[in-house]
Amino acid sequence: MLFPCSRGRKSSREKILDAAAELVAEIGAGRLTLEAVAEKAGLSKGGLLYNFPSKEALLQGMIQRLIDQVSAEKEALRGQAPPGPNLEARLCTAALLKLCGGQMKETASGMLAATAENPKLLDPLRQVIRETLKTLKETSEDVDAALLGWLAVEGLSSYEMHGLSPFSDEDRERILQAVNRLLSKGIAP
Amino acid sequence: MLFPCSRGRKSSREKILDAAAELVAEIGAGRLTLEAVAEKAGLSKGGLLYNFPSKEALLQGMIQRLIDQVSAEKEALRGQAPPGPNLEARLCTAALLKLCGGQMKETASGMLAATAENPKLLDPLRQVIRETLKTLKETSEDVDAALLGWLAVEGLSSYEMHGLSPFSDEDRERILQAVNRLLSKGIAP
DNA sequence: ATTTATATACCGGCTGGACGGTTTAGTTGC
DNA sequence: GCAACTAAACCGTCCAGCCGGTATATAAAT
Repeated sequence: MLFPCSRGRKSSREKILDAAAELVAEIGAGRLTLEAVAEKAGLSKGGLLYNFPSKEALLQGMIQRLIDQVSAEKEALRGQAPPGPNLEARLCTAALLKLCGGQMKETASGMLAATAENPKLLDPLRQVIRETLKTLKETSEDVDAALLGWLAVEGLSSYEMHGLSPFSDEDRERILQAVNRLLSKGIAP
Repeated sequence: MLFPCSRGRKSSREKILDAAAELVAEIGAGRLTLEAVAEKAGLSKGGLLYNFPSKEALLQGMIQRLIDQVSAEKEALRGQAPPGPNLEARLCTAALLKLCGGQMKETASGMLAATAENPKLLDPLRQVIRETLKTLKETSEDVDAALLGWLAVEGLSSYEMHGLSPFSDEDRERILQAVNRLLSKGIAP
């Protein structure tokens, strides 16, 4: 994953990916055009195509960054996670929820853009999800709770991503704590 | 919600909505064109525009059908649901899971198509979701469990919808039972 | 030291094709 | 005779990808 430019401040690639993500949230995944992305990123269409040789490449870049962000967040949390059962599930949910905080729509907009353009672009994500399921099944003390917690956070993410979330900050806080309780102690009375 | 044609077998409207849903799953939400839908539905473009006077109208129809299907499923289950706590949550999850069974991708493809084209088209869905949350909060014996169960099923639906689900039929069965246990008894040891 | 060459990073105009939507004129079946 | 179409042409718009240029920097050759 090395790419040409990387010296000084924010690279053009980063600026482009940011711009694309914001645009998806603003105008809809299917309306994403190279020209609009270029303008928002502050360069020309030619410059954009220099960094990403095709629209597909741009979408792939968006997906890959999403994967990398979640993975990095998970590893960052691994060091400081409190001991207890269902560690992997707690890391997964905490990482996702952290990215949910206020910017999930942008973070996940690559998914929407890729779904709109060409569902095959989601293949790398498919792989990651399959591995996550495998890990959860193998390492969780309470697999049912781990699956439920994971899926609940995915459900929340999905709502945020589509701009469908009816939840207030209090609601989100409550859900976060319920998931933690589910994973560390079960949830019964 | 009455529309011109409705006599005999499957109406053109239904055929069109089916065709559109399948196309979204096949080629991506953003690639949906009127011509392709018309061809798949077995009529001409003119005929399609006779039934849905614009592409927006078609997408609205897809969203509305999704809402109606879930709602109908819920009411159908209400009569035969076993007594116990968190009734509304159990109805929601059961209805969604029933639609998940093998055809969620088609059922929910309207969401993807609308997201791609114009996020505002999801407004009716937003309304339904807000009401669902309100009902769950007001009527659930264990609100935390109700929210978690609901979100978990939404997470599962989201994976199915995007074709990202890593779950086997056994997995789904296990999740279904875990959700039921969560809603009727809590989940702790 | 000066010229030449090569690579990076980007500009911006152009084109060919596709798509949404309209219109018109005709057809089928109840 | 009207509803529910078919068939086909047509228009305006949009957009991805291409291509010829430009500016800067570093390196190599002379």
